[in-house]
Amino acid sequence: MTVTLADVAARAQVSPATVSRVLNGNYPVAVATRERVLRAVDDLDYVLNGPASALAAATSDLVGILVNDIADPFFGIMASAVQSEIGGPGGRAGGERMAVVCNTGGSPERELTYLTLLQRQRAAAVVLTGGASEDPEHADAIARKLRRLTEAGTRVVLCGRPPVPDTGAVALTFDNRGGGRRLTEHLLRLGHRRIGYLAGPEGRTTTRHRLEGHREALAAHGVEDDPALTVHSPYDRRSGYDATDELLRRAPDLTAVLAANDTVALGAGAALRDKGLRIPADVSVAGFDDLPFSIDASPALTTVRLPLQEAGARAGRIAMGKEEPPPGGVATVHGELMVRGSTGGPR
Amino acid sequence: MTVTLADVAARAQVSPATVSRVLNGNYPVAVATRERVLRAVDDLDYVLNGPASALAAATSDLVGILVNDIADPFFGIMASAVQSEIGGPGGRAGGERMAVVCNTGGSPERELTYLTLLQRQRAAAVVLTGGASEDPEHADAIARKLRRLTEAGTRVVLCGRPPVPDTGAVALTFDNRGGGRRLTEHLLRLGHRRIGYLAGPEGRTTTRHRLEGHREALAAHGVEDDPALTVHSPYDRRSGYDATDELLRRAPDLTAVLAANDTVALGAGAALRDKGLRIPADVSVAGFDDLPFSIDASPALTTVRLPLQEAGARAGRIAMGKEEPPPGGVATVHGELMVRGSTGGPR
DNA sequence: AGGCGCATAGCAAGCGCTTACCATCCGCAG
DNA sequence: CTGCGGATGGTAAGCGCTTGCTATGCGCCT
Repeated sequence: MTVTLADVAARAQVSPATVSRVLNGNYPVAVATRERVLRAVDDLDYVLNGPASALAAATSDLVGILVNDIADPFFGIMASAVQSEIGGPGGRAGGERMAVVCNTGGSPERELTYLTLLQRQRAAAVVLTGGASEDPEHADAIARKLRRLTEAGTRVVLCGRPPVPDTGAVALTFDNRGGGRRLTEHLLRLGHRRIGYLAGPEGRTTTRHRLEGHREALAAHGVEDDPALTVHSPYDRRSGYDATDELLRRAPDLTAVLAANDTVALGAGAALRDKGLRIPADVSVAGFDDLPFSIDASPALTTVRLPLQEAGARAGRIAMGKEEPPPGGVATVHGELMVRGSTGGPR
Repeated sequence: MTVTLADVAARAQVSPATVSRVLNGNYPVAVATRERVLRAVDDLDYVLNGPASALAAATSDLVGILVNDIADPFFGIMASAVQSEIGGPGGRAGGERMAVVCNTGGSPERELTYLTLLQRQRAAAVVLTGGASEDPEHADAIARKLRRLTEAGTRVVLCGRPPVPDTGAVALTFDNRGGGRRLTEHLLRLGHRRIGYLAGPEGRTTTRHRLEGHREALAAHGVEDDPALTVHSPYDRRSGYDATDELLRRAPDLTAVLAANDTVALGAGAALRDKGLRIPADVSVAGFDDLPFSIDASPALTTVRLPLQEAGARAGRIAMGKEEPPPGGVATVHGELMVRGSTGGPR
């Protein structure tokens, strides 16, 4: 039924060992023999049996990339960058490394399950992107799992997520707090005092850090932090729209809306416009991440640019062992404030 | 070093066979025994060896999803939908199905390599999303590969891509031609006669079909199809921007710009604005796909909405054998014209 | 001419798991 | 009290490939 190494060997009149060797190219094989084997492979349409090979060799060339939401360009951009460094098919000729992205949907259970699956496959490396859940139980489970992975020789890199101590995982953390602070400072400097904040889902590191940055800035400027001005909602456009309605209901006097992410900011902008409010004349709006579409919003979105591409690429290189991990296994990636048309002085 | 089935068996005082059976749960095992085994698994932190298991069982639960550009929400949305139907971790309790997305970058070679990799892993199913290359040689190679996959029992589903006859692959095709036609008709009805067309990269089915629809509409209305009005460029914002500059240089008298995709349309909009042209007062702009951000553009983008989510979900269900393939193995998915603020009558 | 060493190729022992088939053990019918 | 069938558990034969070690053949040195 299916063609095996032995079949190829028979047709090429050599031993299975020889076929294996020409296929892996890590052992001298005479040119004539090699060609005979290659021809046989071709004639028979032979395809290596991955599991058998991985079992015998006790290694695999799988690299897993975990993302919270694959439909969100924030993750797509990082995943793409990681993957471009993995090489993947097309990288080096023989480098049959396979980078696979796994969509956790932000669920810690799924994250854990995917890690186990990757562990089962004896993955060569795993890159976890984006913020993490803060549920202590899950955080613990994840930490344990990461430790086991690194112990088994799997390289683990966190990209855009806080370090997890004592796991051997390398972390490229985003300076979410600093970005949040700078964004709020920008609005404060423009004269805003009543700033609505769309904070993202609760219980996630990204949400908390950006919010903390926001509050730091408020405190530093002696502005009261009215709890009514903060609304939590998922990281998508629709939720941003709804949350903005809520915000407007609670505090009709706000002069600015800060969103924890560009997608949410877009939803906020739509909600404001639908209420007849002009941006930034009536209300300023700002986001976070600087996704590609943000510059095309109306008006262009003020936001914090995160070098997703660069960070992802670096994570990929570290995962491949092509680059030294940062000293201490932790590096912080900073964002840059991009002031554009969506923010201005309060009315 | 690593814990194996045998270790667990020893600790639970049963045979390896029994352990395997409780793990796979497809054979009666006394409750007491099962619990003893599970405890041992837990105590030892045992993780099944995927390759070994796949080899012995001669099956795998891998499902591959091929996308052209993972950073593009067009693909992200489909991939996410496919994956939600696969179940993935978290689907059913025991359903350790792993959906992996593979980023081909639009390169036929990579596409082929990923298919081979998936074939190596004896994937349970493969979903190919988005348009395909039209290079006859590659098309042939892909067709051959798909045939071999289906012959080996791998379910193959094409989502948003034309059918490939005689391969056993099920196709959910997008009506790109019809969408292109309706979009152009919309502009023609508004009175436009000089319509620039940003066509996407050459040699791809999506590009060609949308362009053909555009030309059909022009022909049907007796409007001359000036070659200078069509520019090819990659499917990204930057390219859309540049191509629009080129278009404006070639035909300063155009009154509308039609883009083969929303992302490109956004770039076009930016280019027009930077030239001081107002949308739609001076130039109308339209896109294709209706990605989530399109409604937030300035002004909101007229476009053709493709039910990416629904199509992806259906593809996933078919791939899982949860839904009957359409009769003949081919179904056409239609788009819906969404008229919004970015199009209006010519100046 | 004899021997040595290198370049190749083959042998065979697993890698860790699944599963067909067989062995037990027990309860209960006869 | 014997025998039989169902419920469990064990035995062992692979699954297809990799790789350490061994065997072979040949050119060339002394």
